[in-house]
Amino acid sequence: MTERRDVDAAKHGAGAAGATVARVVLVPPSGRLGELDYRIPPSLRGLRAGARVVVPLGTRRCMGVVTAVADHATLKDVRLRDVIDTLDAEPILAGALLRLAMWMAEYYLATPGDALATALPGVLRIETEKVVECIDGGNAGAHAPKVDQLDAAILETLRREGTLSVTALCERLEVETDAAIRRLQRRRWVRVSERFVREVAPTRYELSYSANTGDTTALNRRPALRAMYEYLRDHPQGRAAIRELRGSFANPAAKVRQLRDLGLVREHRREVYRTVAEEQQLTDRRVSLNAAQSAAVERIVSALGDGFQPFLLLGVTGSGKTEVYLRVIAEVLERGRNVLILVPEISLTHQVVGRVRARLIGSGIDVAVLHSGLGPGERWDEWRRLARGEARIAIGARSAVFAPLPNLGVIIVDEEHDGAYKQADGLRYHGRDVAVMRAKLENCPLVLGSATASMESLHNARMGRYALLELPARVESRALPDVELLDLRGRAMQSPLSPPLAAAIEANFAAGGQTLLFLNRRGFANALQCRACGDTVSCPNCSISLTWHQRDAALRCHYCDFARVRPPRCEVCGEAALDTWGWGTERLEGFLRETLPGARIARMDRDTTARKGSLANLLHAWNTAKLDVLIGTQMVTKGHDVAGVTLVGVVMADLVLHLPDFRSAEKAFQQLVQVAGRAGRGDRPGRVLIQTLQPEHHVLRAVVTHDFASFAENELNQREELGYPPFGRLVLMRFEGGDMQAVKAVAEQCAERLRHSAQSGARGVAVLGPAPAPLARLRGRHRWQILLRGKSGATLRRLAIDATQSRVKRPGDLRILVDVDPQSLL
DNA sequence: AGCACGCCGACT
DNA sequence: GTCGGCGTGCTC
Repeated sequence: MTERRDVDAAKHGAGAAGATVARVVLVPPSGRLGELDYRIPPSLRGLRAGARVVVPLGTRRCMGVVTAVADHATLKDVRLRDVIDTLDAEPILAGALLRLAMWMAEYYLATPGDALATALPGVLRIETEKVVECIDGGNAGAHAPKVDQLDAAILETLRREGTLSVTALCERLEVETDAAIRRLQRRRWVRVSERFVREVAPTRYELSYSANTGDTTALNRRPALRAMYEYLRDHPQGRAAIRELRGSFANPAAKVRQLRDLGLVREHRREVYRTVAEEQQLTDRRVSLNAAQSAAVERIVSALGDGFQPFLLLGVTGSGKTEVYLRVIAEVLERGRNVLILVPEISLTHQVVGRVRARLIGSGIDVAVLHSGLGPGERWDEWRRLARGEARIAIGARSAVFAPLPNLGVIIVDEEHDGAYKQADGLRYHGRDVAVMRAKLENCPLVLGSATASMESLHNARMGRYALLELPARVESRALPDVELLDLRGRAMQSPLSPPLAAAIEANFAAGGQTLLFLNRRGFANALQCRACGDTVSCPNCSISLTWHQRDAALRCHYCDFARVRPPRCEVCGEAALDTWGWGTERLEGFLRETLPGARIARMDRDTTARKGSLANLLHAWNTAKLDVLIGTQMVTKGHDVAGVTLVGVVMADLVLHLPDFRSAEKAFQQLVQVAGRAGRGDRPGRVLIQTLQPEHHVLRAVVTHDFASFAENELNQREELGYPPFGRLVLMRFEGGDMQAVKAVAEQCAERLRHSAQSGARGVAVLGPAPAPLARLRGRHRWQILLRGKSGATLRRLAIDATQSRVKRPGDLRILVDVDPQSLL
């Protein structure tokens, strides 16, 4: 803990009247500084928790957020500096959001500043830059005996250009000017100060003007002004927008300003929003509910207004979960409360937004969309529409969990199992878990929906912490697709498609159906697998597949530091048939174009959807049946609802079965069920063919029988045996730096310390590693990691804090990052 | 993270 | 003496 001045003696409350002390979190944080206290000057009385402020820190000015205010009367003998200014008349973060950010900081082992920076939209952050100007009217140094050449150039530039930022100056002169500026500052020839850049949110206004009656004699000798005045006076609407004036007058802004100064016109400012691109208009498909849907809606609705209550909505693909959401949403809105909906990724927001908007046509209730694909202006506008209550539904990806909606009635997390909810850099929060905490703080129900629930949520439901709601059948009694496994063992694979799959594709094309082909190509994570018996070489300690490292010709475990040489032949069946597989989507696309001439084929993966709009185009073509075959990676598995898909092919199921990760089976099951669920959503039934070398794998068996329950049973048993989530908790510590030996050494010291404290004070904690990270070198940096596993999350966090704060000497570029509840260990 | 401060060698 | 380089420690 940072040492504090004697301020804790004062009671910090959220709304102490006449408070004179503010507790402020710097955003972004400055080093490991936590919350600092400042005096509230009389001019800023009324400052409340949740408002942004500018505060002095040393010689700098920083932005911060007030987290609490207190009464000065209870303080004695403290010398606090004054808050310089406030940036928000009204707190920008409501109470629950502020508390949510504080919880995040504690839970994810981050600073409050980082948590607040994560929760606030980027545009609200303010950056400062250093600016230089000449003192003494630009004559400074003009008569000094000797002036360095660079100094002279700087003075010359400043004289010519006036005040300049240091970066601009460096660019202009194409040199590093830092030292020179310090020299000039010391001689009192230049002044260095700070100014804010990227001023608060780029709010856009539409300006319009109306005429006042008044004395117009001042216009007698100014015909242009008079013309404009009369134009406004006689205007049918009584006022004209600046845009309109631009059409009729030259330089209208200046003229209108002069008229305003004469008191002859009045300016009207109306804030305008940048509208988020309108979705293609979906028509509302309001359908009657089946019994299971009705029951689910009823249960959720009966919990509305009754405090925190989490539901796990477990519904097979095509079972109408969205319709359940829509009914619940309608009821919540009816009761005057607001709705937050999270989806795993941006491409899915459009679909949900479309459904919700279609349902709300005519109600006058507005939807706001929040995701990282928006520009800063759009994002800010959506934020404000929510904060002001102008939009009552927020829909978005992960970061939308911080949507500033007041008065929340329900939070819905769709596809709650999806790994995309976990932020992969910075503050590694899990959108679903933060949503659960938000619901708790907002005291409202929460619906987690999925066809293939995460083991965590399922476990919570089994323990009675979540209420379980099931939708076991598809809507309109549609059948789940017929799933078959195609055994690749013993087959010579000169083609990526076995004869049955190739034939099925051809037949489906001939019959006018659409075919979806899923191929998850992840080169670096390939397991070494026997082509004869399907066995993969796995780690003796961790019961996961070992990864083949071509470069150092070794098989390695990514959990512990186990390594071995590659066996010459399969250790199960003895065949010399150990192999990795090398078919990717691109190669498959080329192959299909040759073998299926005339078919309209497209590929959807990160390469083909990099350009903005290309994903939307691709999906539109797919939706409107302008494509016969779509080949893709994970991307194609996610909930796009296309009626014409009658065949789904999984080219190599084994690729998702053997990621070196304890969640690989769960992820594989989720992906395969999701992609299979794309088939047969329309009138015609769907068929799914899965190619594999392991047709008896329990994951694949469960996919064939659409049996989530038996998959989950199996998976939970294994997790329990190994102490992995949801039966244990994980914290991953990663060490990164340029010098491999130093990174390794620090990781080892850290592990030593962790083992020591685990033995003395925290029994039941396993310290696994250190081991090189699966991506042992990334962007020129070496990476090692330690995995902590234990029963209690709080204990693991305590150990991790202790280990990171130990004063182990470490080189400057070495960074330690901590991932609480890692979603992936890769 | 910045930024001051202070100690020390190099240059005038 | 003055300048500037870098290590250390503080910021409410």
